[in-house]
Amino acid sequence: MDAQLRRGVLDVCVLVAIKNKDSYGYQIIKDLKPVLELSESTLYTILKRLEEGRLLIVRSVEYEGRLRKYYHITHLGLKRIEEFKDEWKELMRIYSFIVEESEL
Amino acid sequence: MDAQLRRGVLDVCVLVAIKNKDSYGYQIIKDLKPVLELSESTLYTILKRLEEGRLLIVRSVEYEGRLRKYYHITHLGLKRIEEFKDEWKELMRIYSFIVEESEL
DNA sequence: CTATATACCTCGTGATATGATGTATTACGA
DNA sequence: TCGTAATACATCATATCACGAGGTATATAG
Repeated sequence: MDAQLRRGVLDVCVLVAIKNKDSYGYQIIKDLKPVLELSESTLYTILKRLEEGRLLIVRSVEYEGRLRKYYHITHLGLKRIEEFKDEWKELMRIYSFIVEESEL
Repeated sequence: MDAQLRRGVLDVCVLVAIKNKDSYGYQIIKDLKPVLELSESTLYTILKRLEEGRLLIVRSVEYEGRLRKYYHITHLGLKRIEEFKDEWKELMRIYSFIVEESEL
């Protein structure tokens, strides 16, 4: 898929991946794989940005000798998901324009 | 609207704007205004990129003492529009995921 | 003992949209 | 006629971003 198109949904996909249960980097990648493949470097960049924007908070947990950083969505993160749905409506308008105009 | 989401449709909107009749920068902005606002600097950047990618070709015309650069879509440009429609299907799958997961 | 899976991280790069700014001409109202 | 808005192009600097490459470390299975 086009790189630009991807960018618009990456953040929200990650937020959705942790919405119903706290999760950690490696797990998020596995969970999202069927719907969206993303590399570790991409994910950790996104997680950091979301953390800085207070869309999620982090909690470090020791698990079988390995470090795990669990991410928990905040109300700001939830708000972002809802905003995305509104923005999608606007995007649908643009998409309709594209389809209608391109099929004249 | 979110900047990232915009990016995914900018190029294609410009292509659609010139698909049925050759057009020039200033006119494209006016034509797209109802569906998508974009500044001159943004548009000219896009036009340049599309030209470099051979998605459109340019023809300069003198009109009432002012220069006008008319843009004409190529078969590559038309192909891009069709590709976009396919990518949109994939994006819809992702959107469905977001909506379903976020409403659990 | 070696390879794979798990789990994190950083750095550099290339691509991108946008505001600010600049150059010219034409049209029009005060 | 003076100034301002509209027309029409362009460039530059900046900030943001996704991603590949590469790095560290442990547990486990073969």
